[in-house]
Amino acid sequence: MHSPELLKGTLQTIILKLLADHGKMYGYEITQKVRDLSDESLQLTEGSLYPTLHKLEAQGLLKTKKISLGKRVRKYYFLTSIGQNTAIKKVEDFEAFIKTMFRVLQISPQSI
Amino acid sequence: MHSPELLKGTLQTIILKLLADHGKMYGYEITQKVRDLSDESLQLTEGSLYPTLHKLEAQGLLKTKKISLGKRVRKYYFLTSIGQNTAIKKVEDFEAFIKTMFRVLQISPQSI
DNA sequence: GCGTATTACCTAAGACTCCAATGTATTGAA
DNA sequence: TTCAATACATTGGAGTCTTAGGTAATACGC
Repeated sequence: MHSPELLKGTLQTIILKLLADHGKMYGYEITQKVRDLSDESLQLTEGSLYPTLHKLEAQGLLKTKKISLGKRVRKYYFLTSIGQNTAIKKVEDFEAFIKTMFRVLQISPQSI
Repeated sequence: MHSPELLKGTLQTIILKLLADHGKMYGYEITQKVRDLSDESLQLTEGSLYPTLHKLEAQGLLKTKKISLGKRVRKYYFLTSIGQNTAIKKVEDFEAFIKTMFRVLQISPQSI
């Protein structure tokens, strides 16, 4: 587990990129995907996931669609076209930020 | 300028690493160093710097020494031995976090 | 000698983001 | 049938940073 405070600020980027890569996903699926891709070192809890999803929806970056599976209703989230552009932009911002941080912290990019 | 929210969680790491690399520094000097190293894309404001410095001091990671320059008193901050270990550890944590994020965001390390 | 920019210290109030805890309900496996 | 996993979500609060403000010395151009 990483120091959790580093995750701050990257949540929206992670969610948008996952949706960009995988099309529509439901909340629980997103938490599991992050868990798997990060080898369990990133823990995306529901308490932070759902408020963020709702916020992104309010901003028009994603939409939802409810699918019935027997009695259970599953809620899928997927990007709008604005959301797709934003996903790309956020990832680029993140990369630029990393480059800057490497310079400030004197980390050689080869080391990662 | 990067989206400021990415900076969250990295402040302590930046300060500790700068002090580890440059020995003793005073507050204003730290803000300028960050500004220079980041080509002005990271803005470390005093409102976040000083509270963080004081917090690190309270945790025993750094100590201070006042130097008189005429009428002006300059306050230098420098790492304790615990602080030096912590600086190394924080940078390692950051590197590990980046590796994880690259996997989650499907970013190739070569791209940076 | 005067005004302004820069150097240099710092605090306080609040915004914002995230996390822990909690709640509900369905499904599947033992 | 009971427990773990799946699946949705909210709420209260902790923590972190930003905005804005405050003080004062020094350097520089005019």
